[in-house]
Amino acid sequence: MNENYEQERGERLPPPSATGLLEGLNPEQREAVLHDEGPLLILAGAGSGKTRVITHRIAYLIRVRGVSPWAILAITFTNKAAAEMKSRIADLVGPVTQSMWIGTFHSMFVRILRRHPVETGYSKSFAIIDTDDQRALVREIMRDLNIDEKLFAVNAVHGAISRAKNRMQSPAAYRSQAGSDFRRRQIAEVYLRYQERLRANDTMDFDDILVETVRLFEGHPEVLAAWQARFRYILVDEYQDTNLAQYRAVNLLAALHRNICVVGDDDQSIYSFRGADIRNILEFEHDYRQTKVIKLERNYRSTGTILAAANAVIAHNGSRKEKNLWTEAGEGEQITFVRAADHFAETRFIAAEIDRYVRDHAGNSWRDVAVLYRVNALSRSIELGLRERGIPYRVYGGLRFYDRREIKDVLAYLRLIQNPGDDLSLARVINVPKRQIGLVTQEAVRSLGQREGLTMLEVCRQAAYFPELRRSAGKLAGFAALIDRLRLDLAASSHTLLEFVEHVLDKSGLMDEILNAKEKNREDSIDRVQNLRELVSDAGEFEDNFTLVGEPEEGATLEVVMAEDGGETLAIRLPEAAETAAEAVDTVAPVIDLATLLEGFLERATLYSAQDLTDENDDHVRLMTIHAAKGLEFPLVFLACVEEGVFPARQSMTSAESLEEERRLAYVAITRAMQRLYITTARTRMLYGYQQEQPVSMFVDEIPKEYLREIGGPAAGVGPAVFGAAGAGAAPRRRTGGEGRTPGFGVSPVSFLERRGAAAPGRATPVRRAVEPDAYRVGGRVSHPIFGRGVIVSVEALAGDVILELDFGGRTKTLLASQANLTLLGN
DNA sequence: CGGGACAACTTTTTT
DNA sequence: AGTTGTCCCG
Repeated sequence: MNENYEQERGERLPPPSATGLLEGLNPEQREAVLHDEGPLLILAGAGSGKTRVITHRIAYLIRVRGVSPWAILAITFTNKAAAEMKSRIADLVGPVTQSMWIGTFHSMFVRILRRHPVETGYSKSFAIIDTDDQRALVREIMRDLNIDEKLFAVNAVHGAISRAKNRMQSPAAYRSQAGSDFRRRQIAEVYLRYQERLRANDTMDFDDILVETVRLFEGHPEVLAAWQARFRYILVDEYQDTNLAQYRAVNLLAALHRNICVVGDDDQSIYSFRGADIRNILEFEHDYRQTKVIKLERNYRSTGTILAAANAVIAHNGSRKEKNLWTEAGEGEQITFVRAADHFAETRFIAAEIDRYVRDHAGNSWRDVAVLYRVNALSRSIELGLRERGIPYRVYGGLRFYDRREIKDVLAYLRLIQNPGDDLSLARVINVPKRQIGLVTQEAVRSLGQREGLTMLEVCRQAAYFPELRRSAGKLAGFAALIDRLRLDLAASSHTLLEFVEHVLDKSGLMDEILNAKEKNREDSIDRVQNLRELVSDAGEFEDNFTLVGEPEEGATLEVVMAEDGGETLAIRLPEAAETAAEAVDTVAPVIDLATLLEGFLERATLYSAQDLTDENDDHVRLMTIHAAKGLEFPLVFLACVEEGVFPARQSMTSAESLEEERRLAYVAITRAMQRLYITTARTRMLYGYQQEQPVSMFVDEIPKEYLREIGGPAAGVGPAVFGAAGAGAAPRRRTGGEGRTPGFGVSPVSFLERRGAAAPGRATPVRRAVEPDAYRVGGRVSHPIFGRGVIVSVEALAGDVILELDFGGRTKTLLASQANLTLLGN
């Protein structure tokens, strides 16, 4: 959506001409487009026209320099970004774009890996598991090893394994590095088995896709050489978010031609939790001598005020490349900072403002608006007000479509049908719907399989021959027969993909089970049926958009790429045996049958998130995390729940590095806004099941006052709450009246900031004091839950916080105002 | 073996 | 608060 706006502003370029590619570009942008050969680092600040530069550069390479699109590799982080880039390049150079490799690290590397089954040791149709399945597998292994899940959280173990992989550390290396550390030794054990299980199952997780690619390149020079030769120009977007494996793979690929162009912004590095290493971009110049560095600092997106605020916040970070965004746009409006009484008031306020923005101004639409927040869990509290007012909205992220249970069940069936060796999928569905095959039996099947070196499906088939399985033999054989039947149907290729998915839903009994759900689950089952229907039509859409791209060359070989409109999907049928690596790179026999379609469909289901599949043109307000908003822009942005502990997240406040990353996140958030930005907070919020007092985020304090206009009065505790006197209650549908309206676009009436009528009762929570230096005076009296009543001896403001020296009846304590649970006592 | 009641934990962010 | 996992009983 970000770039749509640019296009709508009429910047889509006129038809091909070399010079046309430079029109409307500023000098730095031109320089980047025209850069010839050799390493290029583009430091692209937020809203500096980055995508435009990349697309024009690629178009320039193709049209002016005559580079074959086939020799260009462009890597992005999300499928959506890839689709966007592809379509914009297509606008510039036409359909030849389709033979260009544009995609995410994961999808491009899968494509490569599938072509080298011999070298990787995986088959060409290895399965890919998502995060959920990874966790499930880790949990299972931990149970096998009798590791207490209370001592070792599954998430933490999984995280440690994932990070080890991203550091390119093998299980053995991890173990030897663990030394005598019990915890790490245990993790090493899980890691080892985890990897074995994946291998045995011909399955990769997200991390393996990257790691195995590096291993393929490093272990097979001839393979690497072939790909190096092919990709004369490599372009990596969001380079600041690459991790070690991605870094290595890219640099290996680029080593021959050294035409590597990386684009990024160290201030927007927000993925260190998944191994991204900001040093990759900071040290690019070091890695490549004679790197051409171009800084894009002119911002075309936001008002001067918004930019100034963003610059001020990010300036608090230490390690960064100095840059300063500027704009020729006017100052624009002040940023509105809102201190609402509680999350209800907050969401109502947001809803009212959105309502006014759209309904009172012709030409504004819902889709101009985004509400951003730190964590997905907050989306629900924000939805409230929007729903109340009937504002159309959509929550992005969160539970992805493909993560829904019923969807995963169907996909597991499809995976198992496609690959009978997929024990993980088998385990998921063997008793779904209920077939009276319990955990004991399942476990027996699994261990027999391991002992005999058979797939679990094979064990089921042969159940009658295993005395241990006698009791359930019939059921197991029945299940095997079902799968085998479906496999034959797949091989017969007599269905369309859509029909086949329906067929599986029917024969597996999944649909029946849901339809027969008990009365009380009625609503739920309607939802689930709808989801399944959606999956079926998704399959239909997938095959409809599936087109054969590229022309067969003389001599029989041809690359078959199934390009799906917008995004890109790869279902590639390989020649039976490619003789040489180079041949595997270049030659692919075109065979499109049902199995191939299914393979592509399944891969997309894992590699594509819900966001990639949503319709950009729908007219609704967008609710999403800041992470999800990266790369997007909106005329009107609400940054919600900007409270200490939420944003910055409490977990991030322990180290300087993670706090800096949070600040970069704040920077990303602020710079999404084009014309108007609201920062909203609630004084109290329900978190972890408790009503908590919420201090204002430190990031708000880092924005110079002159850019802010505050609604909601000073923080609670300093005086009587400014709002909340008039008993407005829940006043749902009241339209924002004229009061308080300023010309243009004013502040909404106070009523939306009121605490809901009856919310007050209940015991008064001790006030966790915000960073409000003025509230503390020497001699002032406070109460502390442990130390009791005390007197302030000294006050020292420091870095947005306040250090207090307190005298509790003779005992002197030094406390941080933001940390200590102090209540100010009046007089 | 399946279902229901109860307990515990959650909170970073995603390919 | 809400969900997810565990335990116990039929």
